[in-house]
Amino acid sequence: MQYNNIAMGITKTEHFTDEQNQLAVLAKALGHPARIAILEYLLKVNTCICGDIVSELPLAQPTVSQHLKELKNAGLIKGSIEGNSICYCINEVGFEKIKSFFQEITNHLEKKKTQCC
Amino acid sequence: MQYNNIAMGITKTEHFTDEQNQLAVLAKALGHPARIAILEYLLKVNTCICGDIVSELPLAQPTVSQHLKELKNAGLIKGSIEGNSICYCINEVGFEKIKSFFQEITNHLEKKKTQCC
DNA sequence: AAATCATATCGTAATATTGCAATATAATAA
DNA sequence: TTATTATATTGCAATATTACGATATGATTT
Repeated sequence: MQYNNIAMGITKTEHFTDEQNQLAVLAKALGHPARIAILEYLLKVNTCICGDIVSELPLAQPTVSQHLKELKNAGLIKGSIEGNSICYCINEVGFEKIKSFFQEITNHLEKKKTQCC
Repeated sequence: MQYNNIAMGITKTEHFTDEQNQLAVLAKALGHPARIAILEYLLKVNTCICGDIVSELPLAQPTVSQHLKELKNAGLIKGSIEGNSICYCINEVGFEKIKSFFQEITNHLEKKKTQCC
């Protein structure tokens, strides 16, 4: 079978709205247990350095570093240089976006209590 | 380089809690613009069949079918047979789980207003 | 029964993600 | 200056995801 004119495996982001794509990026960043664990840890300790997370999680340092990068790119955490280490913490901006999406859904669902399937 | 004893590319779910894994599954299901679009459409029309979504989205029928399957597996939508078509709608159970996760985060963040980075 | 309609599944190609060893970088300490 | 410490980047292997044509399945209609 040939798919010469179709880029397989690539998400067709251009067909969706910016908001849909943004939400998907945020959700995708949350779509890994290690990243959920990192966020939960950050919520608990408020602030920490990468090394703390490496000792907390059963993953190698490069792997943790990569997950941190993805969370940062998605806008879910922030990092600032502090001496020779980097201080990470939750970025409230990203969470506000997701939260408002779920708020809308919840509002919608509460309005129509009509059972469907 | 050799990684004979390491399953590369595979998420190490066994090292995380059930709750962390469950949340990740839900978030991952939301991590694609097409699936966001499907959910938004379902919220708008309350109930619809697969064919409606195929005409709505710029994706082929098997692709939509696959996305619907993932949303269903994650517990975000429900489907019930209705004649020779299938009626899909939002599954509130899944959304409740995600919503409570974000509620917890929001509560946490509001308590400690200490600036970190 | 045969045709039609709606959806799912299979097979496959292409890209993305996950994970870690090795290495690079950059700041601090000796 | 030379360790040492902390994090990021590179490179690569393995698995996962995305997308769709072809086809199967299963109900409805003719």
